[in-house]
Amino acid sequence: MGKLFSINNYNEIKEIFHDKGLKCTPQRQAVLKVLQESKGYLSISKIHRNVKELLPGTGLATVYRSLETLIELNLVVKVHLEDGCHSYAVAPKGHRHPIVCTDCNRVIDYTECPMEDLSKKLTKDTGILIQNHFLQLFGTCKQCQT
Amino acid sequence: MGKLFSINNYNEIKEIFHDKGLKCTPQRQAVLKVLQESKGYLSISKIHRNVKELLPGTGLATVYRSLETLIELNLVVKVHLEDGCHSYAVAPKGHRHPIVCTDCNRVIDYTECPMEDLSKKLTKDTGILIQNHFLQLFGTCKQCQT
DNA sequence: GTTGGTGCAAACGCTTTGCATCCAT
DNA sequence: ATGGATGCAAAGCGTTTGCACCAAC
Repeated sequence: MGKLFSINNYNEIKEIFHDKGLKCTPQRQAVLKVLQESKGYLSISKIHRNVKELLPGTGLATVYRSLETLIELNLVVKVHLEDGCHSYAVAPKGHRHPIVCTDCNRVIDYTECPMEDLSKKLTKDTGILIQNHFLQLFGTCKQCQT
Repeated sequence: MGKLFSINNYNEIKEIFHDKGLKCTPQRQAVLKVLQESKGYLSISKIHRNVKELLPGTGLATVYRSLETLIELNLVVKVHLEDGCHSYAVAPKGHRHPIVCTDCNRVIDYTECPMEDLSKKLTKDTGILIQNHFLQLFGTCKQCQT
């Protein structure tokens, strides 16, 4: 099947798949497209619902498997929300931190990482070699601050 | 049943329960004691295993319900680990951030919060009113840096 | 004695897996 | 043509719930 969806950088994406010996299937394209068109992070069920609009027969298991693949290819990121549920979004360029609006559930990415400075300070203070961090911010976005 | 376990601040804890009309049961005490004696965050199954050593008949459902209660009383905190699983620890005094050693799984609490300064800056930059944040650090502790 | 808590087992929801079929390569 | 990907349904797993009994108050 050909270029079903007008996903961003179609040829580039196709190559990312092929470089790893993976197939660029319509289902994977659809999952990626749904995330590309979303303003924020989406839950599995929302992704599945939206994917089915593009590709009616798509099964839930395929959505799970596609997301796993897309994460492996660094095209998609997964976040842990406060209640322990997961959501997904297209991987941002570079290192960013999502700010989740607790009212409308939109996500704004914050590009400045306070950890860059902090990591060094922390290693000096505690002796712990900081390898990774998970920072998630929750707040109320402009529109929701009626 | 009386003071079964030598949990820290037994009378204080008992009062916290009673103030909310909750009972200070041996099971709840056991869950709290297990967490108090742990150096780091524990998974549900580890907590259950340890609790059963103190109180053999304890059911898994009770561990879940006890943790829920203890969180509600701010005696215990829940963290989301990288793989989406949950772990629990006694609530630290004040505002702290846990640093999880990816080798030995111990947790060191970091008392300085970089968010205090950042929140203001962020609100000014983006207009988003930061209400809450979740920061978790991963690294290698001194002992594991062989 | 009353009321909330417990233990057990069943139910639940999200996620993963097995397998036959399909299709991107 | 061939091996990876899909769809379906079943299994798996962590968590929650219903209910009869129990124990803290």
